[in-house]
Amino acid sequence: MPSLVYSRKAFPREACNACQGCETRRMALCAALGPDELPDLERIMGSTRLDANQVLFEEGSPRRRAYTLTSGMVRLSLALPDGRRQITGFLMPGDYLGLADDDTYLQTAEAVVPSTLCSFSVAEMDALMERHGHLKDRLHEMTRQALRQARESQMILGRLAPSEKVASFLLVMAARAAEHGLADDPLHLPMTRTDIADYLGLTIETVSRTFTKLKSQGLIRLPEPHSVEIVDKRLLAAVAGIGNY
Amino acid sequence: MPSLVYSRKAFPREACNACQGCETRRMALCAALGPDELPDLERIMGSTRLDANQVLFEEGSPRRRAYTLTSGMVRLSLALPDGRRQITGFLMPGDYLGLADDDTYLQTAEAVVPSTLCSFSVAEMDALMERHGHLKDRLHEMTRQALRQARESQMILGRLAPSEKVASFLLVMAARAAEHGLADDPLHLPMTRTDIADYLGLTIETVSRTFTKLKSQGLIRLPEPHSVEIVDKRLLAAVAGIGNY
DNA sequence: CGTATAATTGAGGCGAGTCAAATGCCGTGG
DNA sequence: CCACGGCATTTGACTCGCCTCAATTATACG
Repeated sequence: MPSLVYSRKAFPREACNACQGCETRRMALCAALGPDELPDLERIMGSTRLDANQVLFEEGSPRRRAYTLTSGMVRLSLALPDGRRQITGFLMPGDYLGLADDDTYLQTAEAVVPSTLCSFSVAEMDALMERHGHLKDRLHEMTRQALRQARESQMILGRLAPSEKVASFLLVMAARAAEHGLADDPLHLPMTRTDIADYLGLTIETVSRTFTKLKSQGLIRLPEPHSVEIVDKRLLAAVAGIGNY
Repeated sequence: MPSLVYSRKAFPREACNACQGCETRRMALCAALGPDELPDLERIMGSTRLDANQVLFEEGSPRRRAYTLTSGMVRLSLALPDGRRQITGFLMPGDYLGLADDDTYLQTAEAVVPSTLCSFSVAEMDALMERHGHLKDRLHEMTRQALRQARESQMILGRLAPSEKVASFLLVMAARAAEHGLADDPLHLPMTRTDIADYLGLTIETVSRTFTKLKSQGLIRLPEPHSVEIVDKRLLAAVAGIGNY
């Protein structure tokens, strides 16, 4: 159950403002800035640390800050009054929080594992983007990328069978881990089965049974619940019902 | 079955270049341009007419032109090798085609009913956007709006029961019709049951049965298959499982 | 009026969800 | 070091509802 403790501590800027040498910069919004422009960003930048399951912001609350995830993983979710939940995406280092939101957050953001983020006042970031057109362009491109992911997700949610959903989930996560230069053998899945279920529109039991089935078919190995070794990517893609990925 | 006949005729520019008096301009990309800037747009603008079910472009084909829908309705869809289909959205006048696509179209676009569109060469539109920053901003805002819709769709596909799906679909379509200043009583739904099913992740039989059920519950009336009168919006929202919309 | 397509309705099976229990995994505290 | 408690995961049994298959009705078009 997500902790509601808002004890996120802002720590000294020095701890994180080495944008020059920042590993995740190439994936992030700030990739649009040259070395000479980085100080402009660092000037308005803060840092945030989140414990596992800590809430960063909640659906419906006023939006004052935007974020870039620098380490860890964040889940974005929508909730229904009766408690049902849809996770719309898992964010990885470099991803931006606040692509679609306007004056209020439209989704809830929670850390999956301990995470760190750069944070910006929305007003100051808007002003900075007016001064650096490349930033605006980069944000637009990231929004387009998010839209492509959401469309793919619509297909997965609406038209794939449970095994196909889980198989494509594994392939997508593996591809994204590779993009981020993370070791993907075995693939580390930090989120819980409940998270995966709420992302794929299934129940945790169905997710668990599907993992077991894929394992018994020899397509994956499960050394531990959060580690998945993809044995046969080709066959897994066939199960996913798609040639892509 | 969608016609594959590519007989879309470009007709004289005069027929559609009265951008000044264009009804759908306020909804469209070109709302960002002042009266003095419109000629710049008209100079690179073409027109396209589509018959019902005619394909405008197909998933995977090279992308050379972008479009703004000016009348009618277009469906965007993704397909699986085995023929399964997910409709990601229904476009209404003012909507832009090509928000997320790059050098190839990622989705298939087909007319639901006879439709007209303004068309632009991607290269020329890109150039125009460099000259008019407001255009770029407007396109970004439209991309953000599309992302919000896609997120809502993820929730609907992943976590709502069939009756809830159909109920929210009706409410969303009614709200969008109202935005566009279209009469929404009775609400006209030009798309087929198959389209609705492929949009909501259901079968046509389930969609049809759900309509019948909502009718027998007195929440809607169905004077004809493509006309829906929402009798009790409050109750329908309750069925949708949500307070919003 | 006749045909083709769309929509509705019906009957039945299967599979994902529900409910329930068991197992495994950690971290805490005795 | 071990016992305990909480939580995540797995597994089992069963139900119900959506999908499948099929037939009928309605609608549009020639």
